[in-house]
Amino acid sequence: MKEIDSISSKQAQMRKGLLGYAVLCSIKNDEGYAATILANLKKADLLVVEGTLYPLLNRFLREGLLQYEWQESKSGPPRKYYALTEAGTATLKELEGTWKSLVKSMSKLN
Amino acid sequence: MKEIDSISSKQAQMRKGLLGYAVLCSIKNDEGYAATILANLKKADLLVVEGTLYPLLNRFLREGLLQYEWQESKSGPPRKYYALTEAGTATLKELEGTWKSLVKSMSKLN
DNA sequence: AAAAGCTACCTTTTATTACAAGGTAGTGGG
DNA sequence: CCCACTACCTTGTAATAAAAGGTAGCTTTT
Repeated sequence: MKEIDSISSKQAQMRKGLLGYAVLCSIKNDEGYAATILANLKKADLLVVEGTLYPLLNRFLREGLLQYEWQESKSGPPRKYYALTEAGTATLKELEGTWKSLVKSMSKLN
Repeated sequence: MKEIDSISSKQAQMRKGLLGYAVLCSIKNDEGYAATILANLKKADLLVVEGTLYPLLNRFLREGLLQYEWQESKSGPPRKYYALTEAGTATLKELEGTWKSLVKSMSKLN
């Protein structure tokens, strides 16, 4: 009952933060702004609300995983369009591995 | 952006509470006491520590999902051996479904 | 039979997460 | 020019997990 190896600690992070993984996935496949991301997650039956998404996006920006640029809209205020940075792409790749291994872990329990 | 259907809300519960699902799985397949459960989770590469497990077990007891009986040990204090109640078995079955659907959701995101 | 040490149980404190709710501001239509 | 809508963001609250610390029974050792 002592050392915490890095794999397990990443899985711990994955347990929480599943949503973050989902958000990064969505942005990878479909760059867009907040409403787009919410729609993608909803399509996948993952319910997320604005109050959850915005803090998450801003955290990822601070961490350098995402970048954005303003784009004008034909029907309303301008939008922040998000894209993965290089670091974001790398992190996402890691998270994919972690997710797979978490699924595997759960299947070991039957 | 209004109603939260019960499926999505269960998935929200699943995101958190993944650990709870794992613990119930472990008990289903191998009734035992705290150390047994920790060992099973570790075997599946899910790291959990005592300070996380005990509150969880006690919550499940309060919720009527688990029951326990004291058993003497040859080498130390008596142990609480846990088993699923009927309600626990039913809940676990539900959680299995929710887990599968969560995995499916994640796969939809690619 | 007293001390030391282990095993087992449990609680308290702290950080993080997700959500609900509320708030600001730019844009276009009437 | 005002209203409604869209889009962004913040604040406050509840739950979760982890770290750390604490109590007590049982065995072994002396």
